[in-house]
Amino acid sequence: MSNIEISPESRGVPLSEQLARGDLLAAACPSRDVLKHLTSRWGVLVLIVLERRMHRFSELRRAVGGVSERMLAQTLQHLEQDGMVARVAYQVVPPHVEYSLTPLGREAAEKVRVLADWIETSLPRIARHWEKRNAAGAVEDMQATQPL
Amino acid sequence: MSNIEISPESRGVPLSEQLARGDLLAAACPSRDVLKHLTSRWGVLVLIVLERRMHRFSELRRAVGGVSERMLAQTLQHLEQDGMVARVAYQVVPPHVEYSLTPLGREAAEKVRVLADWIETSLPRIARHWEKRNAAGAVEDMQATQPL
DNA sequence: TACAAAAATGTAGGTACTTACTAAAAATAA
DNA sequence: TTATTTTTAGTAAGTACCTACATTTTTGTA
Repeated sequence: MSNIEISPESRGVPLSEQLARGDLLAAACPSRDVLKHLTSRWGVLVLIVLERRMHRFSELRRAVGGVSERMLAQTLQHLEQDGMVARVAYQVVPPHVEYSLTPLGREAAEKVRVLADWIETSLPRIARHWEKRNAAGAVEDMQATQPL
Repeated sequence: MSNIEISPESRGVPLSEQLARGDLLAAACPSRDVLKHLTSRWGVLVLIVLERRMHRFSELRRAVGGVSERMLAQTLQHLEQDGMVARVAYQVVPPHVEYSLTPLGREAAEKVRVLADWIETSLPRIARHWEKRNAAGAVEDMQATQPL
């Protein structure tokens, strides 16, 4: 928390109002938690799917390939706590719960989707490097030019 | 790998040339690995720091708060294998290794930095939701309007 | 009288991530 | 001679993540 400045005149002001811009390079900054939630294995995919439209829990589970119920529920809780996802549960049996993005979540999802899109379209270029790894071995390192 | 189409006339063509656009929502797509590397706990921060300029190993370690040597080395290896990071080792004692971004890595870093910047500037808005979590409890769920 | 439905929750167990610590190498400074 | 420097590999140990399975609820259906 050493990255957050708290001025003397901020007494009485809610903690949220005091928070300065986060600094991800500082180990103790709370923004690290947000980054963790947004870039988690399933967080990224959930944001992308929810950006398209509202989903029910099991719809979401089908849309995101390979996610377990446990992890999906946990991921959604994190995103909800960060104000990214809105959860609306209808008190009926069987349960009916709808998940959608908040305005905040929509901003985040856009950034995440840009990255995801880039990965998907760049995959061929990236995959080209995977083969090199095996072919390497000989001239791996450069010769020393000057001993620093 | 069911998301990758291989046409009959692609025999003999290197695997990298055959790779179609990735699909992150498919559980078996190799793009999932790239996403994992780029959005890993330290991968994001390394990309952001390297986007500014080339760094030596220990410079990088100091710049990225909280990373251990082990994890930094591992993260750099992953990014190097994906063609994001260029590693130049001078054969001197003590060792001197320089890490920088490839053109591919620079593209990825830009996307990642946009997300990171958004998180840092949005932290106050996000933090506002963290307090709600405790204050909740009463009217958590909506009343059923229609039983589906 | 079972059984299925939807969304979680709880637990046990395994896997993967992380850290801390040790080791290496050769030249230079003390 | 000993300590220091820089980067990385290796190991053991701890922690966190993740999956699989069982459980819950109540209405409607076979």
